[in-house]
Amino acid sequence: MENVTIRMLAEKLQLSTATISKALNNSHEISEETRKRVQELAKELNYVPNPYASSLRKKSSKTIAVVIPEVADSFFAEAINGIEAVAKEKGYHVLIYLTHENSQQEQAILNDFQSGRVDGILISVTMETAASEHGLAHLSKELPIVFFDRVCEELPTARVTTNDKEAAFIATRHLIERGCRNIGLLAASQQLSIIRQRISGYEKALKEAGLPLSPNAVTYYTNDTVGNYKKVCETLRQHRFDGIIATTEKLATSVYEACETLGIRMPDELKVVGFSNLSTARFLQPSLTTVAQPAFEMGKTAATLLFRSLKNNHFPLAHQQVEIPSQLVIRQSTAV
Amino acid sequence: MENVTIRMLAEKLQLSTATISKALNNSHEISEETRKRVQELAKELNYVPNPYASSLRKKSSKTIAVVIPEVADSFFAEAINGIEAVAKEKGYHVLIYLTHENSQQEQAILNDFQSGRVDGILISVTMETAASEHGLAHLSKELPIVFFDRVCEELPTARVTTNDKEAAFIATRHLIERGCRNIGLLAASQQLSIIRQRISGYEKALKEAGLPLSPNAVTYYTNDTVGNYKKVCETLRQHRFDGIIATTEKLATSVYEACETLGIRMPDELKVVGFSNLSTARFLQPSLTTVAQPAFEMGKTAATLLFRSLKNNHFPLAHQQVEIPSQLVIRQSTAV
DNA sequence: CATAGTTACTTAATCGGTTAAGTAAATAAA
DNA sequence: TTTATTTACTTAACCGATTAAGTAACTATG
Repeated sequence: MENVTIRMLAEKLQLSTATISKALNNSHEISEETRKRVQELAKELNYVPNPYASSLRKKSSKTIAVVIPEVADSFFAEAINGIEAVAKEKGYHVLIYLTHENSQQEQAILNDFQSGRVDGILISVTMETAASEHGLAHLSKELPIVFFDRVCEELPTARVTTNDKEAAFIATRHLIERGCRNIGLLAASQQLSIIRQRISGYEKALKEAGLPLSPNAVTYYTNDTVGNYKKVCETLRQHRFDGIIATTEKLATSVYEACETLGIRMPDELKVVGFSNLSTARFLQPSLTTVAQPAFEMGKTAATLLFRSLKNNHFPLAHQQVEIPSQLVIRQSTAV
Repeated sequence: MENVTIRMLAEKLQLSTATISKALNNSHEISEETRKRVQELAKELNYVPNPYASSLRKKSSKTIAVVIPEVADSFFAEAINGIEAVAKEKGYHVLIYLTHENSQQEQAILNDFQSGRVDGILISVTMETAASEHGLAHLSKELPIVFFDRVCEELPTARVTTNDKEAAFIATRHLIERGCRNIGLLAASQQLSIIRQRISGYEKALKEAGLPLSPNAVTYYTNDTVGNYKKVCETLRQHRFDGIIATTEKLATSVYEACETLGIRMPDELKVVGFSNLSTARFLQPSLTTVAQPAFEMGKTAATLLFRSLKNNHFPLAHQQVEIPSQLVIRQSTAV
């Protein structure tokens, strides 16, 4: 069975393809009667317009790209959820690209977008991404781009983040209030601005409490899960921290694993706060005090900004810097 | 700056667009020298072919669709991971569609694929989906479709599942071995064949052990998280089970929540096995005995089958019924 | 009544590639 | 030497929609 095309409808109704197209798009040039006839036949034959034909002609694809490091992370999964909700509402399609924290892969993906494959981009960059080396700057002149969570601060375009600095500040202060005096921070990457923000909030809290900032209290991690785990073990063994801020979900999990291995008792010997959206945080042993990021909301907001810019070319994307607050959810991992 | 097109390359090199196209596609009709010149200029100008133009002409989009109920579920997130790995390798693009367990939304999404938007479909159907009412049967004649996990057994096309019946059998037997005599099963939906399989494995284990199959030991749930939680509470209160099989990740989590609320002690009063890919299962309180499904592998396998069929039209998709075994990971939630 | 405007269409160009068919020149075969 | 074949291109049609420009019939305006 051939696909139903506009031409087939035109032949059946003895009209031109132009008329069919206009009738389907509710053009005022077409009489009420003809429009009805066309739309009824279209429905009857289950006509679905060829998206590639219309994208080619209209130079718009009704498709956006979501570029993220991974999916198997509650934050990104929830963010996709939020993005998809808005996209569906606006009749847009969502292409997903995973960078696996590799900035070269990211680069290759972004390069493909030169082609006009997508109308806009939502991106959370890799841990390796340095804005300078990046084609992002160039691409952002051609296409609307909205950063969410892992942003490039250098680029003048929309950003949706959470209050990373303040959240880390509050989390650190919470640990201090719970008696911690030697607090370590597990940082995902030096490159990421959100991590730098979190570190800065952490440092501010230490300073305010008059606590020293010991030289190796902040440790950095990569994309290598096994390596990270080993490094967490090493860090915990060497430093004898009484408090830990884990800046990613995976690092928080690694702390549980490391404590099990090293026989460190949470929360008695070590209190932990994790930046995490794990739905199971409250059922962990001990339940995990989290900085719960508004992942769904962030995805939704980022998508909304993007669509606003797609609808209105003059929408000042570059001036959109939305910050949605996280919430510290206190549980047993920081109990006294 | 205008997008670089094949025509621009043609003008710069004083060649026809046909030559450019062939040179870029390494056609043997083009001399080595010309091909090099073309490819070098293309690289220099960062030419990226317009995917919509070539899709329109070639009637193939190098794009596949992944249709799933949700992303914020470890199983689906990992499955996407596996799918994406294969798609990236093959140079395909991945469109993600969420049905939110709503078969009408699913239907609408599938209907769109009549247009040739995608070359193939990977789908895990909603809890509501009944194969009969479904356009899937019709669509599967036009496009290669591979089911993964939540399959429609009625349709003659490829299916990738795990050994649901056997896994449930083993899980149930495990509970019996651990002393359970009154085991309940929390089922996601009557419609889903994988759930029917799991129920059947569960019943088989009961039968083999000579245990009665009490009438309301199997309870059914919907998409309503809050409603489900209430129903789990109700079920646990009424039946005084000593063992539970939770057939989805969310239901497993609900059991933890319900136990907390009702003051039921796991594993002493209630032993629990969950079908789940939660990375945190081992850190839960108590750690959760799981039927760990090979989510990544299933995604990868499903995608591989799809691409095989895309490459070779004669590949007998309908005869591909792959089963990848799950593993029972025994933890504290079923300890004696 | 002549002209302008509106209505409801059609014709044809276009988007940017791909590809069947055509061609001129060079090379090989008869 | 003539014909056939190969090489390396070009021309033009095509994919299926959208849309600028054109047109015939009818209506309104001065």
